Amino acid sequence: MLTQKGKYAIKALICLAEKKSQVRTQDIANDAQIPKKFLESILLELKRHGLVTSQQGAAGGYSLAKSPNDINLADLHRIFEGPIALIACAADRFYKPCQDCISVETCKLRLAMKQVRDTTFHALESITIQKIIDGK
Amino acid sequence: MLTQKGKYAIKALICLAEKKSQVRTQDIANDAQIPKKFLESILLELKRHGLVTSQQGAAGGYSLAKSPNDINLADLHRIFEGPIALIACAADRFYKPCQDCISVETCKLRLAMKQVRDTTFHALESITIQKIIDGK
DNA sequence: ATAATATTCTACTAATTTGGTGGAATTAAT
DNA sequence: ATTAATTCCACCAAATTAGTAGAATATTAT
Repeated sequence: MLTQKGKYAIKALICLAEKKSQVRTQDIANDAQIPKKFLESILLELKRHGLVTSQQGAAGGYSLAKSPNDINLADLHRIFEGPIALIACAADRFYKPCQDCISVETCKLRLAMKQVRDTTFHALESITIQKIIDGK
Repeated sequence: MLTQKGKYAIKALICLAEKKSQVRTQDIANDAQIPKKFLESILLELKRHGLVTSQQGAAGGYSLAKSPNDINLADLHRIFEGPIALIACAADRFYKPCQDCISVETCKLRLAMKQVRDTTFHALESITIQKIIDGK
């Protein structure tokens, strides 16, 4: 399951994509029903990852840094939820050998988990913010 | 990502499937490198869900209650990790309407998430304990 | 019977993660 | 200079995770 943070991030991006102009945090918060302070930290994280840009000061706000066609759920999952794989040794970007699997034997699990990861990854990658808005 | 509990459950089931006889908790713990006390609670949960049977007392232990061909990762995911869907309103067995999505508008998200769920579900369902052991 | 050994049950705990909040500092427009 | 916005930093309560401890119960072997 997604964390609230991850879910809020998607909703915030949908909101930003729908209004095409710059939007204030407060307006996104109202629109998408997200606690403002919490949303701030989410937008900051989206900015750090280059998905949105911001302008400070009065008349400031956030806007998308890329086309909603170029923001997909796989990227968002990695930012807010971590690895797409179910175990670390089956991950691509977050790969880590598992310390509790001593034998190669046991890591037949890895093979199976890699399949799940690949399938889930493609499903997530194929869904963009724009597709969500369009109802596909 | 899987919890340790979920990962241990899979490893314990693999262990039980490999030795075809009844196995003591202690032996599974040694084999699969799982803290014994923690493993106990996992086996109990597997028993409650009808995946293993147990015999008490001396010469007791656990054994599989079904063929390793009939235990798949989707079932295990639901037992130890909860819903397969990324948001509750896109789940099948764990369905819950989301309270923070007021408009149907916003629940275009649900449509997208349902696709991801279905894809992931089929990937998980297709993988059984036996397939993991056989390396597919 | 009783000792030994195994599962079962109840309860507790430390560490981490999640879902926030508060407030000060900074930046920019009027 | 004032106002209104983002940014930054630090904190916090509740929930979850990953176990542990110990007693109770069931079964076998002696």
